[in-house]
Amino acid sequence: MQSASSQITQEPQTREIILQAAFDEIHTRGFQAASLTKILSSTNLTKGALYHYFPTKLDLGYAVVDELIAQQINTQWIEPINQAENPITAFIQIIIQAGEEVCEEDIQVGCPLNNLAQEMAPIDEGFRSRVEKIYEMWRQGIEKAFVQGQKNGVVNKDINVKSVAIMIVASLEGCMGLAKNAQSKKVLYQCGQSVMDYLNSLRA
Amino acid sequence: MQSASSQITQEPQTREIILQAAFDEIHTRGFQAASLTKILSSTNLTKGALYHYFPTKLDLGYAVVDELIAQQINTQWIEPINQAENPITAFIQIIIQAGEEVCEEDIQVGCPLNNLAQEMAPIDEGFRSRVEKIYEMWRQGIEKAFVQGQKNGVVNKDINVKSVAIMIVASLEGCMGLAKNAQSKKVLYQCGQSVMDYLNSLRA
DNA sequence: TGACTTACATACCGGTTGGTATGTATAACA
DNA sequence: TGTTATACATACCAACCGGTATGTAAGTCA
Repeated sequence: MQSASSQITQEPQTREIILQAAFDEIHTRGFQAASLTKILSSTNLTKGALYHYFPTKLDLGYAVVDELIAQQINTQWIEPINQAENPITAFIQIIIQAGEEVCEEDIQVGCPLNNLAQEMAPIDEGFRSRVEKIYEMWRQGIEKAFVQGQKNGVVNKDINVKSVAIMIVASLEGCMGLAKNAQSKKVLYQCGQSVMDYLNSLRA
Repeated sequence: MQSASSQITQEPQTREIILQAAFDEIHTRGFQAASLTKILSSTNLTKGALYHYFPTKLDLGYAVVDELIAQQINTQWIEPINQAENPITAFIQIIIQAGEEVCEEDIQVGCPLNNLAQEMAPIDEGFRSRVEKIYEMWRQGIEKAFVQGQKNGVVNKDINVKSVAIMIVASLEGCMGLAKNAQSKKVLYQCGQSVMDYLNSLRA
């Protein structure tokens, strides 16, 4: 029991500390510019620990996408609308809540998924396919919720659900991207308002 | 006359060759990962030539934004709608034409402006402000055209022109970003269709 | 014609990178 | 208790980076 609890609290922590530190560094600097030395210096660990858990820098980056970013998107953007009765109302609720919780630093570093997509898609197939898997999950989550919404009579039946799902993700990522470069909450809110207007236009 | 023509054809060419090669490398690899050695190896020039025209790598990157990217955005996206009678019709025309002209490689590398925005905004103010200047020019071009469209009675007078201008740019960049990671013309077209639907919803 | 500037080429430098080889303390196990 | 595996730390390496110092051929000009 004691050895089990010490294992649970000690063994996986090191790996997760490295993973989280890598996420932070990659989030602000990008994967290619992220320095393993800097990642480790933000922890109390060394390269021995890193290469014990991850064979290469690339594998560390892949783990960040598979384990951290995928879960983040799922928790914040997909689960809430799949459980809701009206996906449009739920989506708008998520956007409003995200707008309330966002801080200046969040705006500056932008969406970690979009960052990696734009940086790595043309130069590494491993990153691209992993990011694409998350985008597909996201779009399919929206499609599923909107089809159900059409059945429930709350979503316009004339819309092309596939195109609309892509458009919603695109406009969200586009908004965050513009706000990131503008470093402006105002830009984020103005754009978010138009996204919500667009969502409202899809009601039955 | 002869010396003037040789100056025109020879002197500025070297600088522009470097600039164009830098644009290509930065476009696919990103600024930070772009190697000066690789940029030069794609030309027949050396570091002596590069550092004769550009004091640092950063200045080379700034010149790419100021001289190449700004003009590109202006020519393709801003001028056509400012000259048009109906900005919505003109905008849709641009999107259709861009869709016809785009090749697989264009999709893979994405929009150079968005690429630099997402990569450099959090880590270099010089890039961020230069990119922001272009985005502001773009948004103001759309605003101006849409206000004129409202006066002409072809654009809905109830819309918030500022928010809509941001949303249009955001959804376009978002579309290209998604298509880039999906490496899919189909995704680009599906999303583009929703953008055009959105534009049509703004008519008077 | 001689002095000076421009427009590059060549060779090199210190610093940083991802990665590795080796060492070691601790825990698990036979 | 001795052996082995785990979980790291330390020290080091070749490769590559942006940048610079120096050299040189060609033009400009007095």
